[in-house]
Amino acid sequence: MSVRHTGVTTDPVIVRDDEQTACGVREVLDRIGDKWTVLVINELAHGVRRFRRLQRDVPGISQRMLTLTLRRLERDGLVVRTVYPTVPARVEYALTPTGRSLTFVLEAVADWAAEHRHTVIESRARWDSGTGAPGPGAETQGRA
Amino acid sequence: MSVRHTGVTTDPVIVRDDEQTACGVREVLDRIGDKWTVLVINELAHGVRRFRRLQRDVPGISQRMLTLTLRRLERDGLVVRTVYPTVPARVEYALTPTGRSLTFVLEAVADWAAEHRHTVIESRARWDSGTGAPGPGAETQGRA
DNA sequence: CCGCATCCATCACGATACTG
DNA sequence: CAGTATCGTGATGGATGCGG
Repeated sequence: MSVRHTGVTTDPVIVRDDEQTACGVREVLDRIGDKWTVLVINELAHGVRRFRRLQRDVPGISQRMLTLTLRRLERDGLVVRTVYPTVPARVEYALTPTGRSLTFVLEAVADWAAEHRHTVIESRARWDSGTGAPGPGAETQGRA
Repeated sequence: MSVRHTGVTTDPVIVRDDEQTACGVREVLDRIGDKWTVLVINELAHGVRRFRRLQRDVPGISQRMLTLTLRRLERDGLVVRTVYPTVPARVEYALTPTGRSLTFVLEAVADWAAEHRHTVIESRARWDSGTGAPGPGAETQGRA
């Protein structure tokens, strides 16, 4: 942990370890910031899934990327892989407790997205339209 | 918002919008999941910063990447850019309210990282050492 | 001091083909 | 069904040099 807030819910400030904090965040983001990881985790949050099922339910993912994503998740202990030695091999994937704990973080991200998506899209539109004049809550507080 | 938990603090399950949720998360991750964004945001969480100062305090970032990162953040309305028309131009960057709200999310990520880093590293070591026998809490619950 | 433009290395990702 | 192997490509980011 590194980002600490002042206590009031307005102005978050880091109290220590500028680099430590950011480092931990960066590590996590390097894992879940790729194109497919969160989609797979999200799907596995529904319950145990087999390979084909995952590929069907995560639209657009290739066999290769699904395999790579699952292997990385397994390596990090976020997913368990269970192989049943039946005739056509059958493999099931499930989140570990650690993996499930990540979904809470993803929920936080999802909530932020839901709350600010509109604002961000607006800002982007202003920016793209021209040298957009900043909207409310984003004034330059120029002193000089 | 899309990831919903069951109420008990053990087994998070998505209740609706499999794709909607993941979509919002993916969008955010595409913005902050890059190499420098969170580091810059983290630095700006300390207060207003000038360009050179940022480059010094975010070790390893190039002028190009700092510029690109700041422009993207400004475009999304997470950062305000204030130019003072002095002789050698002086530019200051600061987080907007929206940008500051993001630090709370980053805090959640940082907390998760702090809590699970050790577990993940262990799991990774086991995986890399060989066909690692899964540790506690990660047993295969084979049925067949 | 601030920042853009260009060139170049790397890599994530996609498509395809083949195996157990 | 559940992968592995190989190849090609677009995006990301680092280094460098120039301009306001």
